[in-house]
Amino acid sequence: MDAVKENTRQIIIDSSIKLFAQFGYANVSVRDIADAVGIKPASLYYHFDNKQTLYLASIKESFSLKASGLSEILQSQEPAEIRLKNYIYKFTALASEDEPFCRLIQREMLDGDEQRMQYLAEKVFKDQFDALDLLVIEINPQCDSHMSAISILSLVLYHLETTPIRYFLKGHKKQHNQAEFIAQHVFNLLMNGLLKS
Amino acid sequence: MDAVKENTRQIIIDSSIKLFAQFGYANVSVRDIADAVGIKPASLYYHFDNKQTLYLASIKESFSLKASGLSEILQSQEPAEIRLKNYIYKFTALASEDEPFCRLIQREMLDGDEQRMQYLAEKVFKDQFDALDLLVIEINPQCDSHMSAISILSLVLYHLETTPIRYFLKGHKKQHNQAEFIAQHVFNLLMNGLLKS
DNA sequence: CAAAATACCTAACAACTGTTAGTTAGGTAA
DNA sequence: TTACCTAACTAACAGTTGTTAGGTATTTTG
Repeated sequence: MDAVKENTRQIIIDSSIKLFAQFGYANVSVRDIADAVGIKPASLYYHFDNKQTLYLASIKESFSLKASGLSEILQSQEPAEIRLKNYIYKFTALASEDEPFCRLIQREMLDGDEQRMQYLAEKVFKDQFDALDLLVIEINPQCDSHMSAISILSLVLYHLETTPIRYFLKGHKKQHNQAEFIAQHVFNLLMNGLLKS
Repeated sequence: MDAVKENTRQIIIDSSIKLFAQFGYANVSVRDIADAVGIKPASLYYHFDNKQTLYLASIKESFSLKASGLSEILQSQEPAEIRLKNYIYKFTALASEDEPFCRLIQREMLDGDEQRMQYLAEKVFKDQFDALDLLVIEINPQCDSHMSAISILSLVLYHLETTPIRYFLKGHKKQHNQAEFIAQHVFNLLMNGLLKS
């Protein structure tokens, strides 16, 4: 039955996403994935040509699921600053909910070759980045929108990525790990800089 | 002679830093390192107990070299905002010059266990982070200094880390990869937010 | 019902992994 | 000369890796 085929294939991909995100490509063996799925290693090769192909299918799957609700926010009829605020809150929430996705992106940044970077940029980030770029221009036509857009993303993502180490750094509080708190801080910083709070 | 011993050991560590930073722990074999050094794999075990130990020695070495000139800047007699500006420019320059260092930190963020996070936080980042925290408080006593300090670091590091992908994103220019340009953007954002430029 | 396709299996392969045992050449101290 | 230390070596180990060939139930199709 097709449902069964699709089902197993999907379970393999879902398991792979989690494993690759957690441990990285080289640290996950074909046997690990097979164990997680509950089949034998050789059976994976019925569904995928090889490990590399399975990995690429996994990141494509993981990345294609994103970028859903965010475009609406960026293109709504609200004033620019409200749209930015909504975007930051929503993006922070989405990113904090999907740790495997964030980790996969980090890993791709480190280990992805030029071709994969291009894929990521054009197929995953393009629409969102372009819309964010336009929004930044709307807020301040004078600024370097490319740099500003990167800055916005960096603020959100880095606070999330540094969660495990911030715990050991001065002044850490529990609330610093909450998505809403991070979003609030980032939006305030973008609006006022460091000087007001 | 001691000089010879220290020399080989140092060459091993230097080679390891580059390889581990570039490819990651699991993707670098003991034979790769030996080849890079110009000795046989077994000879590595005269200088280090095992691969893990060599890796730890490499990151300690790489991390201990930093944090030199930065403390002076943070503790100088200049006004707070000037100190922040100087710090951002210097930090951006240092980070952009030492790519292996940046990559090792990224990898540790992803794969380091709690113990290594603690080591990183307390032995590598502590002094700098605390000083930066104090500087932020000086600039604005009202703000959440922990979050703000992370934000400052995130802005600098993320612009550097995203270099390979920003190339494919809208509005990219060559100058966006230059340390001084990044520092200027970050400092301006921190002072004025997005609104002024 | 027979044939074919599906989705799994067992068993094994060659290559590579970290690591160890044992050896050797050269320098140093008694 | 003898004994020891240093810093490298050769050769091999046991385990893991990605992958393949060939077999086997179950389901679908002609």
